Amino acid sequence: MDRLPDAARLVTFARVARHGSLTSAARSLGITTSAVSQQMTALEAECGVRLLDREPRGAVLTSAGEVLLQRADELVRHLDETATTMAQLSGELAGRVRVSTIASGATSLILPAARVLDRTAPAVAMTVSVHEPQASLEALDDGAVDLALIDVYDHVPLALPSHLLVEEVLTEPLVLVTHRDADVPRRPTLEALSTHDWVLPPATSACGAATRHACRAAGFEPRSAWETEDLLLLVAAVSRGEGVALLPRRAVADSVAPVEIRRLVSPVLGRRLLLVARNATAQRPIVRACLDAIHHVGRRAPAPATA
Amino acid sequence: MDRLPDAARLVTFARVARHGSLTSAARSLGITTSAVSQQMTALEAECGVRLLDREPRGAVLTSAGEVLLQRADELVRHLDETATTMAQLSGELAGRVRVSTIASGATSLILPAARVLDRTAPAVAMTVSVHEPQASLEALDDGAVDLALIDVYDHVPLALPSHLLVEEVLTEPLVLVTHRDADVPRRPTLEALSTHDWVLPPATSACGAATRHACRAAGFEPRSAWETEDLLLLVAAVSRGEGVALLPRRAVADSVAPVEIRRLVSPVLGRRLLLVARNATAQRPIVRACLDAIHHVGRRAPAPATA
DNA sequence: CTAGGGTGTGAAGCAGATCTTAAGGAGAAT
DNA sequence: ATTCTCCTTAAGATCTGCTTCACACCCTAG
Repeated sequence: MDRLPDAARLVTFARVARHGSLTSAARSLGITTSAVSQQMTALEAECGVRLLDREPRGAVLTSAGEVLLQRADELVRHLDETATTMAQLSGELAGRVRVSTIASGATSLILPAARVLDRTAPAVAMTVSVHEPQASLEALDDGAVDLALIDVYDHVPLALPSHLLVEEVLTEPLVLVTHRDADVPRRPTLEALSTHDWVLPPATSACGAATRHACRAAGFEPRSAWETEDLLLLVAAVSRGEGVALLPRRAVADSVAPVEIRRLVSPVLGRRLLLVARNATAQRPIVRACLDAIHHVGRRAPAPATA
Repeated sequence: MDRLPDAARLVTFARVARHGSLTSAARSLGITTSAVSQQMTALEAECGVRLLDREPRGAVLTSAGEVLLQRADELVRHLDETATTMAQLSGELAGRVRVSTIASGATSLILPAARVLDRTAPAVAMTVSVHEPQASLEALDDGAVDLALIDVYDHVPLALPSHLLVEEVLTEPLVLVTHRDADVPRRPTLEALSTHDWVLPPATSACGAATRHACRAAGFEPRSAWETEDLLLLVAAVSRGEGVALLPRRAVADSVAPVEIRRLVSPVLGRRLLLVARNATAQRPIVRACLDAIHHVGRRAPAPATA
């Protein structure tokens, strides 16, 4: 071992390990599988040991690979932090911040925050993409994104690894959304709705899971009349009297279809909107500026009125 | 900052910082000054700040440079350790270990150790270069060498930075070397030699410094008849009766010229032979094998007889 | 069983990054 | 002034590492 090992190869290796296949890692790096394969071959030659077992479903680490992965992960973290240090050196507030957000956060928080940013840091621009929380977190880990706005529903757990910095923007209640003339008490409990038809987000979505969990806790399985992940369609269905729904307050705000919105007396349910960044990058000046702008909007956002 | 920073440039930057000039760093890296200059320009562009002030005597860090240096040094250390991890993965005992040694250690320790190594790890080869301790330590820091055998004389301090691993091989006395028929007591003290002529290594050498220090402590300044760093010449001069000398036991062993060797009754002086390696590399299997071989020789080396 | 999806490898050629060469400037030492 | 050291810059050479393309393998589905 005459020279220092090639850092780029180690970074790629860490990516391969996390993605579980050369192909997937290559996609996330924006290069060809072949390039990744060649890098791994070179790395294995450098080590004198096989690091990956090529299996039909992908590549899994050998025990030697596990050992090296530890160091490779540290290296990635260190380089990421170094990039932050470098960004702090000039302190200049200019550049692009890539943020991934849930749809309902985009309208109520990100868009207004972009306007705030135009005032406070005009040279900072946001590149926004809309994803589900899980996908946002992966994009964060891939370095494809600097910031993620996600939501977490009560009783629907979501793993947040410790290398991520999490800041709560706001908490909002889940409200009952019904047809205008629906036969629903003024101050409803969930139990009172056990016989109604429901319009549900899919069980795989956090909101759908939260609704089902709450209903079961209240002693019934919600009778599904409609199931869709399209929020507009969902509210439209409720508006036509197809059933009732349990949704975060802010998510309904944008809808055009006329519906009735009521606060549940019991149980009290909510979701939290969280800003997430890698620890290593959160202190970059332009990232910090974005975080602050979003928090600013979150703090002064008037909770929409509820009947 | 879209991608991770370029590790190679950071490594070069650390080297420049330590050497104090692009030219010197370039030499130690085996590339042109121009290449280093271009790398530093690119790194500064990446940071958006000047990292080095170019001054006529070399390059000195700006305050931003100081900040980045910290991270760059960590990076170098990490990569060095990673190289060790990689070497341990295969565990194979094969390759070249570059060792830098003082001349007197080469014959009495390194050469025999090479023979031991032929038995215990035949695929491991040593590349030996002979340097003064200070130069050896710098070669170690530059990664030009994996192992250094140096000596440290009593009362002649030598700075050993904490990132270096130090292992003592042996301690040996400084002995009085005289002409065969010299008028010297059988069991001499240093004070008794204040009126003799001396054959001295240069004051800049550790041995010369040690001799002078000891004489002054005994209350006299040694009268210098000959001054040379050439050990063979030095012993020859003593052999011809030009004066007496104080030398490490092992250093005289090789000489052909006939001399008398006496142990000083007082003061008791000695030097220690130390093996030094970077912490990050000491655990590489082949480096460890060399260390062990040298220790092995050191332990069973019969101290040469003294009259 | 073949087709089609996924995986990963490897040779060939190309492109861009990085190095060398060469020329030049600026300050310090002689 | 001359010469030395240190650094920069432009231009061209070199080389590493990427893409392309062809192929091999395994699994699953028809």
